[in-house]
Amino acid sequence: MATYVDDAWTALGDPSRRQILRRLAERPCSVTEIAEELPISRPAVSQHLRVLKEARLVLVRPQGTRRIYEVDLQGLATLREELDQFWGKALENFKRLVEEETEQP
Amino acid sequence: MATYVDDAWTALGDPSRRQILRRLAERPCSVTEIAEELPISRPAVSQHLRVLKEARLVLVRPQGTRRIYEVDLQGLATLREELDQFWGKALENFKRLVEEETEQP
DNA sequence: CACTAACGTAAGTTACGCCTTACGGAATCT
DNA sequence: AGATTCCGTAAGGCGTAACTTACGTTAGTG
Repeated sequence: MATYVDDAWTALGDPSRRQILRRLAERPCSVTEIAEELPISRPAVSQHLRVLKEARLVLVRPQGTRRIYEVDLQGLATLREELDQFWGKALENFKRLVEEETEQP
Repeated sequence: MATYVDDAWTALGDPSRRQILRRLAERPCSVTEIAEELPISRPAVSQHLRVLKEARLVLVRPQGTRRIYEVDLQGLATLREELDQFWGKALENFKRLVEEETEQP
């Protein structure tokens, strides 16, 4: 089962996209603003934002001729929940394994 | 500042590595065991495990001629904390922004 | 109505990541 | 000691993701 959360993990695999998302977490801003603070061109940022948008990690809010991007809190929450669940399961299985070993050495 | 957590995000960017990690979360197992359940060769799995190990997401435990891999709970916890902090900051900044807008429309 | 600013997309190049096959080392068994 | 199993690494091929430049579109501005 491939959910859109999977796309989020793939999207966050790129350092530039992580940087962009960290930037947007501070405050929403336009494409040009982001590109000015990164060592890549503006179209490159635009492409990254498209990937992040498809992964439900950012939202767009047109404002005049500019497009203000911001973090998609809902998508981010879903990602966090998935990691939490995974963490819980890993810890649970680890404890179970330890118990089995102490019973049968 | 590039921490080893950054490597974890990069490592989890690959679908095969996410699959391997999910597999190891169920229970620790050897390289061959993992490869048998994946559509890739054993050396490929070995390379993925190396990346996961460098990212502090898995641990190795030599056992005879076999090498048992398991989830690195400590590294995974660190990753979870980072995501939690990021989530908290994003939510905080969002709230702050809403307040500023309600004050000055 | 030009003119500009901001942006998305197309086309093309390039670098890198993933995978394979081949080889060699280490531990176990007979 | 020889054979076998399990594994890591090297070398190379190959697809694709990330970037650039170029162009077209849309919304403000004088």
